[in-house]
Amino acid sequence: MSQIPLEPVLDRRMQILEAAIVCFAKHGFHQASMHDISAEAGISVGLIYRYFANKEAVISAMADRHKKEIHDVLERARQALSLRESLEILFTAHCCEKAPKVQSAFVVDLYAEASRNPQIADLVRDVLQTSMDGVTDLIARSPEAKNGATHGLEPHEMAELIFAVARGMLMRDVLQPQEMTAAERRARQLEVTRRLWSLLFKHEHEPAFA
Amino acid sequence: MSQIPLEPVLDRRMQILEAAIVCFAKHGFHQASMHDISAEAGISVGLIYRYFANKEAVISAMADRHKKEIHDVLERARQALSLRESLEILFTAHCCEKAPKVQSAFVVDLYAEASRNPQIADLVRDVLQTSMDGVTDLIARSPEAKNGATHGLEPHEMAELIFAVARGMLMRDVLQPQEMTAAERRARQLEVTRRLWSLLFKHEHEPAFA
DNA sequence: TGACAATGAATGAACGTTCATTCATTGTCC
DNA sequence: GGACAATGAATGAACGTTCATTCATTGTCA
Repeated sequence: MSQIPLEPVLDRRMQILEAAIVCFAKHGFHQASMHDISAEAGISVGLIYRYFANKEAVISAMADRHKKEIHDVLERARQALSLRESLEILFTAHCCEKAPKVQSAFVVDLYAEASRNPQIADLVRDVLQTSMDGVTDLIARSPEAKNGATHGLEPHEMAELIFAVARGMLMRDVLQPQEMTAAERRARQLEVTRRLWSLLFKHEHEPAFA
Repeated sequence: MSQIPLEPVLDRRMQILEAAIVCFAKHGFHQASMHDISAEAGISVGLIYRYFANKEAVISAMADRHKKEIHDVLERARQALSLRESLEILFTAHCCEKAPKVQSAFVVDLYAEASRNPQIADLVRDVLQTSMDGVTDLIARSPEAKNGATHGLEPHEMAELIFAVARGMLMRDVLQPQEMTAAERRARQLEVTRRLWSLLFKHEHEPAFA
C-alpha cells in the first residue's frame, strides 16, 4: 500500500526541512527549538541528529534549498515567452498556496541571519548575483531593450532596480496579516510588477494601457 | 567641573538603548543576551532592569526610537528644496558615520520580528504608512507632478514603488562586507536613487542628464 | 539474530530575571 | 563643621527555565 521510497534518507531530510521552514517562519531561526521542529515533523528530537549534525546544519541545508529553489524560479523565468512574463514569475514565486507568508518570512530571516553570519551572507550574495546576472541577460536579449525603450539604463542597472523592488515587496509582505491568502498576495505583487514594468520598458511615446 | 545631567534617568535609558542597538545588530534580537547589552553599556545586568521591565521592553523601546527617527528623517525630507533632494535624504538616512550597517541590520531584524510579533508589526506598519503618506504628499505638491512627468502613475503609487526600492536597498546593504564605509554605502544608495528618480520623474521628452 | 531506524529521558550550558548587598551621595541635627 | 542617618543607584551571584545535544534503550525488518 505505502510506496517504498528509493531514497529514504533523502525523504527524511526533506521531511525535516519541510517542518523546519514552518517553524523558522513561525518563530525565527534561533527561537525555533529542535523540539518544535521534531514535533512539527512528527518525529523525535534525536532522529533529527541522525540526519543533521546540529541546528546550524539544518539552517545551512535550508539556505541551500532556498538557493536551488531560486535557481528553479530563474529557469522558469527564462522559459517564459516575454520579458514581462519572466518578471511576473520572479515577483510572485514566493506566493505559494500552502502556508502563505512562510516563504517571505523565511527570506527576511535569511537576510537578517546573513547580516551576522558570513557563511549565510556568502550564499545569499551568490544567489542574488546569479539571479541578477540571469535577469540582466534576459533584459539584454529582450525586444524591449532592442527597441530602445530603456530610458538610457543599462540592462544590469535595470536588473538591480528590479531586484531592489522585489526584495522590498517581500519585506512588505511580512507586514500583511496572517489571514491574507496567497492569491491576494499575488495580486498585490503583480500590481506593483506591472507598474514597474511600464516604467522600465514602456516605449516613451506610447500610452501605458496594459 | 562635571556637568550635572538634568535627566539622569533618560541618560541611562539612552545609554542602554545605544548598547542594545549595537548588540541587536551584531547578534540579533534573541541571540543578544542581557549580559551582552550590559557589557556593551559598561554596567551591570541588574541595572537594566531598573530602567526596563524586561527584554521585550528593551526591544519595544528600540522600535519606538526607530519610529521617532523615521519621523525626523521625514521632517528633514519635507524641508528639502526639491523632490529629488527629499528622496536622497530618505534613501541615505541609514548611512550614518559611526557603525555603518548597524542601522540596516537593525531594520531587517525589525521586519523579521514583525513577521511573528503582531505588536512590532503594527508599529512598523504605522511607521511605513506615515512615511508613505508623507512622500505621497510631497510628490503631489512637486513641480514634477504638476508638469505631468508622472507616466500616468498616481502619487501614492509612486510612493509605494519608492519605498519598495528603499527597503530593497536596505536589505542589500546587510549583504555588504562589514568593512564598507558609510560613504561607500551612501554612494551606492544615491546611484540607485538617481536612477529611480530619472525613471519616475524625468520628463518623457527630455534626455536624462542629471 | 544482526543491523539499522527511532525514541525520549538525561545532561549541562546558557539565558532572562531576581534580590540581598554595597557604597557614594545627600540630608539632618547638634 | 562634624557625626550620623537615609537614600537609591549599582552590583553580580543565584535561581528557575529553556534549549541543543547525547545516548542507552526499544522497535523493525530481512
